[in-house]
Amino acid sequence: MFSQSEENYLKAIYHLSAISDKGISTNSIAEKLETKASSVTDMIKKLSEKKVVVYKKYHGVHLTEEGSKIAANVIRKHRLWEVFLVDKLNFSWDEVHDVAEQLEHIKSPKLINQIDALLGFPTHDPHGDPIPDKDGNLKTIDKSLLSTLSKNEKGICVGVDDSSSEFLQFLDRKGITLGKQIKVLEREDFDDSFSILIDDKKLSISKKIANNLYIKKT
Amino acid sequence: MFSQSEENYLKAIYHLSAISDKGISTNSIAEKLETKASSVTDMIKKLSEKKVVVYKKYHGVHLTEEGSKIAANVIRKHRLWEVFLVDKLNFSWDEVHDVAEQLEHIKSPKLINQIDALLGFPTHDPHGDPIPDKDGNLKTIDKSLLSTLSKNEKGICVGVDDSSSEFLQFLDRKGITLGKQIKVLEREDFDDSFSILIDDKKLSISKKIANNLYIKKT
DNA sequence: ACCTATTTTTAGACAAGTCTAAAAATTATT
DNA sequence: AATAATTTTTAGACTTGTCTAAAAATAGGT
Repeated sequence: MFSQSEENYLKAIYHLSAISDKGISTNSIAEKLETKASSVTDMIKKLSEKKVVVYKKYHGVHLTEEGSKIAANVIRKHRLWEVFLVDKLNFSWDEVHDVAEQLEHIKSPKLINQIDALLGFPTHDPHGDPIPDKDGNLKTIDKSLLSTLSKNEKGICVGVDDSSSEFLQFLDRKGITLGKQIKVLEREDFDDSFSILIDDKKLSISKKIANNLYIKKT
Repeated sequence: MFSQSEENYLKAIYHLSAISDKGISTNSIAEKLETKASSVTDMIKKLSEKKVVVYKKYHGVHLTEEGSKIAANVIRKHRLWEVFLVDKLNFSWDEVHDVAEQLEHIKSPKLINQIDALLGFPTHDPHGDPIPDKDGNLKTIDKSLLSTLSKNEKGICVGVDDSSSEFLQFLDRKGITLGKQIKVLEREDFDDSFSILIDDKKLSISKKIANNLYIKKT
């Protein structure tokens, strides 16, 4: 059995692994969890003894098969709860994260499977992130950051990289939601901003926004 | 903000207060929470500093107004989650307790209010216990233990005192569920057992069962 | 290859919550 | 009212998870 703290570390390492795929550094974990590097070292030792991470001093960690499964399962729960909150309890996509952070640690296989069924076995959470299946597998879809699109390319908005409530509320105000069609009208080289077409309206998008919005090209 | 542990102590004191109404003893709390008296003393000191209990050494504790509200709110959450599990997720009444023990500590007023609404503002949980309202008030209904009924009295089964899964499953096997009509056919004086009529069938009920089943007389 | 800057680990401390064993207070018994 | 039994509290220790400050290892620049 793993404590909430241990689960949070596994989850952090799992997320970091998706980007870098080599040894995950102590500092990067500390930053992600807003804690101190020394605390990370301590926890890593414990997780290593429990065989859920492989640890070589000064060279970072990576998850074992088992660690990866546990992390994926926590993420599965987090994302299913997010869908539940939005679909069944009228939460908006910018309100769900903190509550899901709590709910993801509830231990009851039946509970999460029933939630899954109640929701109709969703494949993605309200931010467009894929939901791992019971075995921890997740199918990634082919998506690109808006910032990587060229002039005249178009696609459908399928996800966000940053899911802070500030960013999500910003998108709401601009009328940008998942599923919307977006076309790049112009890329401005001097500030990397974009001019896009959404709902037949022209919109100016800063570099920062373009770096946090995922598009599935069509 | 109160920790899970603090909430559990407040809940225990709240439940014990319903029976005894004078100072709640250290030992009774320890027994309810399956912990040691020394741990209880420590926690009581902390809760006392936080002004949620009144504590006089060697003379037990009682909840303050605020402590009582916090406890009632935890119980409210526990019971609403139980209803949710049974009504929406196909849990049976003997499966909900342990999961609700976890869910009751989730901190999100919006979450629990939306759950409340989704369930249609239920007044009782699956075991017949009343659900406190948002202000911590709970209306008790007039119910009697089956063991207090006399021959030929009848009523409706409205609750259980012991909600262990063993007892609940036993009731299931006997076909005794909330809402059923029960009539006392006979009281056997030598072993305090009962002969009752339920669903037009005669059933023999031991003293122990009769002491754990609540009936609303009709 | 050496020196410096950065990262990581160690060592020691602390808070929360728990425990055991012993001391103190209360309650019950005669 | 004195003594015995029970309850409660204290004292000290342990675990988990965290921190700060210092030491050790690694990585980078010339």
